[in-house]
Amino acid sequence: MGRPADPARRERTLAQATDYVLAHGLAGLSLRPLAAALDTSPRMLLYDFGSKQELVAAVLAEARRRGAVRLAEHLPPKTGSVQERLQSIWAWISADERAPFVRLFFEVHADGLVHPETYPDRGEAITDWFDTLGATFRDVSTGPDDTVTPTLVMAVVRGLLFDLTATGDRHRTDRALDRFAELLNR
Amino acid sequence: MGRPADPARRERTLAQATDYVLAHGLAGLSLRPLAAALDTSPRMLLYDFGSKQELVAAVLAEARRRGAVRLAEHLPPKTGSVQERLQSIWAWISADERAPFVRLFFEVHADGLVHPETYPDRGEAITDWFDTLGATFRDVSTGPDDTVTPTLVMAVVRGLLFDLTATGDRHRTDRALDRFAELLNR
DNA sequence: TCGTTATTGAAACAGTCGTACCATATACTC
DNA sequence: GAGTATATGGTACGACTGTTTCAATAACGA
Repeated sequence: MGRPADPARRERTLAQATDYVLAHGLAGLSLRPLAAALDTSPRMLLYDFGSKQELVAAVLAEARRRGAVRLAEHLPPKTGSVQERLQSIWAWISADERAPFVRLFFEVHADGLVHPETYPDRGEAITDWFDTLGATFRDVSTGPDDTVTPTLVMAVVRGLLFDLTATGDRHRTDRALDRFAELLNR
Repeated sequence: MGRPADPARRERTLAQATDYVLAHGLAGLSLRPLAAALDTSPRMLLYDFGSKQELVAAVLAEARRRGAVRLAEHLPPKTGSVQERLQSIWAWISADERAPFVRLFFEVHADGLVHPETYPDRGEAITDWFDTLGATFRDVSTGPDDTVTPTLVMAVVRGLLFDLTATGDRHRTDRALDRFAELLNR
């Protein structure tokens, strides 16, 4: 008895908050501007999430969930040469539409380096992708549980993403990926 | 006439402030704790640097200067195979002693993604290294002004650094670099 | 000693931050 | 209607932020 709880509100707020963080970044996040943009109040944010830290944790989990879904949706092209698959992944992840996600990705990593205690899973977001990518590049792996190849592939992708986001030089980074694809194939 | 200026004080403070930022990170930097650790006052920091933003800019310039010097000191091994040179660079940059510098590196990059206006040079710190590294890997380059090879090499190094700092898995990242060295040599 | 310039301390200002407190409103069962 | 649990608004607290203001001190040349 009493007024029924409305769990949908928290979910709706979480979705909007994730949009906001993807758009504005994590570093300067503040409850009052966030609440204003979401047409709610700091009071309600704390009511639903308990504290800012828990809100941020929920937002990051949601962002990672979204990223995983989008990646899974896109990955399918298992046919084709190694180059084609690599270029396909690069084209997708480096597209402008993914920029907010990539930005948050780097921001979280940097924050984790300064405050490791906040992220008890020690880079789970990194190794997460290995299962998916390991399957995609199985034919250039040395074995079914080869972790080195996906590590290298992801390093190239992240390293070039780093370069691209810092310099904006798409031509040079695209060509560097092509070069890597060549090397992998021989 | 009048009391003579003491430019050495600013330099001394800058050096100490750089140490402090390398140790504590850039994100949560605050004048009062910084001043306390440096045995000075916020008043003097602003007196010497004008504003916090200018102080940070000076610290970042100093940090980059230090990094460039250390890199130049280390690079010499131009002899030896491509693998040896690559592994030498990786061993040096991924060593624990470089961790504070690497951390600041990632932190600045992330901050630059959120506040591009603060960094008008659009990733000059990135392309900086190309001249040096381009010379080091000239024999695997396609030409004297080949930018693709150094781009790829640095991408692998940064990408693996990202992985290593996030997961702490040195064995896997070391082996991934070896694999890349193999690929590069064939 | 006096004038001048550099340096420094203490305090305050105006703002933002996360959060807690208190009241009130809303929606339901009985 | 009463009773009850959820959902809000408003407000204020205490701690922080970068920066400014005002006054005092220190080191020099004359």
